[in-house]
Amino acid sequence: MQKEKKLKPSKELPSGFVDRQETELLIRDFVISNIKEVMIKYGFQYLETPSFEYTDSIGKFLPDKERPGEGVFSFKDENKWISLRYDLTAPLARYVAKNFNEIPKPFKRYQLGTVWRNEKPGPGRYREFLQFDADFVGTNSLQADAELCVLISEILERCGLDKSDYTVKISSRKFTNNLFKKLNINSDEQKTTILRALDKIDRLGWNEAQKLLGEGRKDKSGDYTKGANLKNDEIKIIENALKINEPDTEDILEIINIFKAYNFKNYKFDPSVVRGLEYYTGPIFEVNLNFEVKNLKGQTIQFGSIGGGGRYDNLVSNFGNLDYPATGISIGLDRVIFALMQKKDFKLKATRPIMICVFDKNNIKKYVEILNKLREANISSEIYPGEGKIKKQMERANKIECPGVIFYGDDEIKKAEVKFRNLKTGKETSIKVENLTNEIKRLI
RNA sequence: GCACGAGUAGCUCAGUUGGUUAGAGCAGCGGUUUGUGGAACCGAAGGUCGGCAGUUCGAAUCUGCCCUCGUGUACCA
Repeated sequence: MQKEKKLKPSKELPSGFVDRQETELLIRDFVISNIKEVMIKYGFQYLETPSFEYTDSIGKFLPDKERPGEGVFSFKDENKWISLRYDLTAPLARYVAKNFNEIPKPFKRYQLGTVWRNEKPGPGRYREFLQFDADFVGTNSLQADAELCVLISEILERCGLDKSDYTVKISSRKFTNNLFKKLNINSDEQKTTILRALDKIDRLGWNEAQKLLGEGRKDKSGDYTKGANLKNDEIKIIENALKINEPDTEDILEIINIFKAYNFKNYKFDPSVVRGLEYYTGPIFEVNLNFEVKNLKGQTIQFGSIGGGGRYDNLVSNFGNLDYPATGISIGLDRVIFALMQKKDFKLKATRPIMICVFDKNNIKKYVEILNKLREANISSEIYPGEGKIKKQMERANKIECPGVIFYGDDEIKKAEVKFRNLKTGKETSIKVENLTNEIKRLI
């Protein structure tokens, strides 16, 4: 008889997906609670939309392909393609269009949620991650744009970052549009290539980035990227345009003016900020960290921005509601958390239970009596989930860092008292059952 | 997608120019201690050496292809 091959299920995770452990989750909870407090303070409504949307509602993906929309997770549901959302902005536009008559105008909402992207994972970049979005819908006022920058700063600082740790960069589509006019560039393809090159100045430096404006660039791995084929004098014009310290577009000037009213200073005008080419129409923002971020192996990695946004005046009108302007900002919470864990020594400790040792499983009733007293007093507690040697039980309690254990064996039961051992100090105290909770609270 | 690097026990890694039954530390399990953790000691267990094919008398080691992970780069709503 043939030996059957054991087909063990894989214990590996799909590429780009990760388990998240308690230390990270505690920081996440902390960040989220800060976000909620700030958003309430700034007067935003809380919204949640589903993970799935009809594919054509959240993107321009064509359903005639085998699998629509490279980059998103999609499947066919009763002959209609649906996709896991890849951001929170597209669902917002859909929500606004759908509930157009009911929502207050302008509409301010914030949303926290997981988003999915079917693309190659990178450092600090997964295929499933948590995003936070705050948007103003239905207003042209640049006060909204300005306030988004102010609010994001307040959130980051509440989470423990200093002003020197991050910068909010601002720019405007209008700046690059003016530049294109000046250079007499009309080809969309060329515009896109130029914008992408500008976007890389930060990371590559001007010398490398300008190769992308010209013929092209070979990176250190040997990969070649075609450039925008601008002439040297045209590149020079761009170089000079980028050098200006003072913004020359009205929208940015106005935003900066509003910043002054808010006494907000931690911004920088940076015309090389580009962001999403598809839909931003006016001012754009990007939040960057000013410190190095390392991966688990201790290597410094290209971390990129932790968030950004801008004005997208066409998104809602795509659904047929005409002329509905919007502006928003989003941050990648996992990235913020990853960076925060390196920057700050968080003292967020998980709560661990007091553990009642099991001497004899026939005494379960006795143990539960003690357990109930503790739990009624809202003291985290448990009965050792199993049976076996006390040594084993102690080892586990030690490993999960219980504050203490309770011994309630035959001797103690007879005397109507428990023996409490503080696991940090090793000190043991006998406590009358009737004084149990007060004494325990005192001893931990 | 392209490039470079890496895959050996649950984890971190060693493994000489190809040579018998592939090692260590930690973790886990059992014991020294049948009611007391963190330490020590003893013992047993744990591996298709990422996969497939090839070269060879012989492959963890050499070659090819594939997979996965990491980093860079491209794309990024």
